[in-house]
Amino acid sequence: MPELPEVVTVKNFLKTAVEGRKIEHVQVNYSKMMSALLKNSLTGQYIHTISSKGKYIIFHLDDFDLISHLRMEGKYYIPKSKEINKHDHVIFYFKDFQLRYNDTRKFGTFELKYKKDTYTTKPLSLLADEPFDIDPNTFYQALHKSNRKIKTLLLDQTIISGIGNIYANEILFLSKINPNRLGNQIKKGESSKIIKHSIKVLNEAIMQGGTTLHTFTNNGEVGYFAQSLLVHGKALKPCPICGTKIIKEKINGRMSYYCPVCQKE
DNA sequence: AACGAAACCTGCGCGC
DNA sequence: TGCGCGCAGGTTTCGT
Repeated sequence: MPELPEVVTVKNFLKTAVEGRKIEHVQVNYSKMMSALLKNSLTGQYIHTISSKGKYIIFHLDDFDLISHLRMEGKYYIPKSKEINKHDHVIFYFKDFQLRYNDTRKFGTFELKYKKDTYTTKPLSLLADEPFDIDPNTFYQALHKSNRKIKTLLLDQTIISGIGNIYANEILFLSKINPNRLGNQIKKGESSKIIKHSIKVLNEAIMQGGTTLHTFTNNGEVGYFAQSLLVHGKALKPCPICGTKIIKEKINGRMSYYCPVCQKE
């Protein structure tokens, strides 16, 4: 599922739903999802605030921080009935309602940290800044010293965080940069363009509640950014700028979509 | 250092 | 109707 806009959408929902609430207890239906030790540590903890960085959601508790990553299909929702749905793997019980974690592919992860370790140990210690607050020079230097493809670099969360496959395709299109170009071929001005368009695309997607392509929902609701996508998933369709057929090509195992004319090599 | 492939899982759409 | 294949918003690990 989610990239930064979807994660922010989920975070905003969680803030209104469970901030200030006390976790009475937690039920785990799929043991690989959350260890018994982790589950037991959550009992009685208050959720003070919820934040996010990149694609991670962080529940700030009394004694710990709970780090949640939704990977491809993780979602949170407040059930309207007691009926357990397929793939409800973790249930957080509050005084008068439940919060469910549902994940079709079971890829999502939970990690519990003592507060002093949250940002100094993996995974968050390795995470680069988001496009909103990344230092442009640091970003340019990271690209400049690499001979990996720019598409691959945008997906590397230790270089810039929050961008996934959909938005990487959109950002490169708006920046008029071919996904196969190497990091060390990217000019300073182009690197600035990437940051500028990243901020623009991510903000617009956040305003529309994220992108729902297959199964992403937030508390059961879809996002509407899919209608704004320019190239992602548009193989053989005309480029919205020049009309050339959009190319679909696998780069480092991920499907890339781009216009061969607007995004020259 | 960097790439491809596989692994972790399930479900959907497609061609036959 | 069923089967096999490829594909999906992510990340880690392993072999080359």
